[in-house]
This record gives sequence, structure tokens and C-alpha cells, in this order.
Amino acid sequence: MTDTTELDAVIKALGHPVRRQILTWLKEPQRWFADQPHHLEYGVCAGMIDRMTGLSQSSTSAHLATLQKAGLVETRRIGQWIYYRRNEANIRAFLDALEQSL
Amino acid sequence: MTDTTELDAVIKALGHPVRRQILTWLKEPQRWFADQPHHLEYGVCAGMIDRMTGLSQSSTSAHLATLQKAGLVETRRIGQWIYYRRNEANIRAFLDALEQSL
DNA sequence: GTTGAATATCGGATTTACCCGATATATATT
DNA sequence: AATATATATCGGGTAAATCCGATATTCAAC
Repeated sequence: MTDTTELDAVIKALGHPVRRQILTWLKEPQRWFADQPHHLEYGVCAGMIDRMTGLSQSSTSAHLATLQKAGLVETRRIGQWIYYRRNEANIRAFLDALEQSL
Repeated sequence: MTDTTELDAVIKALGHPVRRQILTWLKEPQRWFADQPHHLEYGVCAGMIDRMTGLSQSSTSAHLATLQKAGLVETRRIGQWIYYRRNEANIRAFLDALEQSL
């Protein structure tokens, strides 16, 4: 994070409203995912996000993969669940790089 | 500038390296377009930009139109030329809105 | 080891983005 | 009016993104 080539992947990852929405939800897990049957400190498990997007499970999974490849979220598997949370350092670095670049 | 719907258009406009490159060039017209046969204070005329992108005239024109619809550049016609320059206020507003939104 | 739950990946259909050459429009010049 | 220049728009081909249902993978629980 974040040279010109990576910048492209990040901007494209942000170029879909559902993916931006997911990032926004992940800012306040306790607000949006309070009924999650697990601890929120590791993030939010993918199925909870599925249920909120209105898209199919496979489509949401693809969006999450795009966010991860761009470095905007990080994952951790716990048991059969995979938790997603924001990668704040990379998000910060991206915003700074964009500010520089533009 | 810049509610959530407009944010989408702006981010998508930035989601192409040539369009970002054009914005970067327009930061320093005197550096990149010194041989322009006109005043630079109104911006840079489209043909000069064409010659730098490596794309066809029509493709470059489409990119410029995308940037304009997103509000990232503004245009002014002078004679047969159409000058493009950055809309700094909107670019600033976008960066602030993105920072807020992310 | 078999079943069930959570998530990822595959295959294919549809939409959107991108590129180009060709044509249209607007202005300038003669 | 005719020609030339600058830019935009059109039509169409190709590539990329997006969506879905179906299947594969991974782990848990029995």
C-alpha cells in the first residue's frame, strides 16, 4: 500500500455500492450485527453480511473476495466461520495515497 | 457534491488509469502542455490530451466526457477549441466525502 | 465416517465498460 | 459558400464485471 498499480485495484473495489456499503457496516459491527452468535472483535462472519446485501450468497462472497484482494478487509477463520473486518491501516493508506495522487 | 449516488459516479470515473492520468496532467498544464498554442489559464484543449493518452481521439473524448459528468473537470469552449481543467472544488469535496464515507 | 452448516468456487448468462473507425457538429478561414 | 480544424457522437466488436444456481471445500457434531 499503495503504489499506482494497487491504487487501481482499490479504487475499482470501491467502485460498487454494495462493497462500499459492506465497508460502512463493518465500521459499526455492534450496530449492524448485534445478533451475531459470536464475538465481534474479530469482525463479522460472512453469512451475516450475506443476509444484509440482498444478493445471493455466492455474489456476496465474490464481493468480499474483491474487498480482501484490494486489502480493504482482512479475514480470520474461526471454526467454520470466516470473519471479516476492516483493515484500517490500509484504508488510511489508501485515502492518503489518493489525496496525494489526485 | 457529494451525496452517495454522485459518489458512485465519481469513484467509477476514477476507476480507469487513463482518466486518473489526465487529472494528474491537468495539475501542471505548463509542465505537460507547454507547447499548447493557447493560453493555459483556461485549461488544456482536448487535442493536446489526445496526443498524450495513446488512445484514439474518440476514446479520449469519451474519457473526458466521463470526467466531466462526474464533475472532476470543467470545460470552456474558446473558438474551435474546448478547454478542460480540473474542478478543484469538486475534487476537494469528493475527497472529503470519501473520507467521511469510508 | 456421515450429516449439516458456513463459505468459496465454478459455469454460464447478462450487463456494462472500453476501444476503434466513421460520421456529425461547431467554429475559423479563405 | 467551400474547405479545414477541433471535438463529439454513433455503431459495433471485444473484454470485463456482475449476477445467479449448483457444486466443492472446510470444519463441527454426532
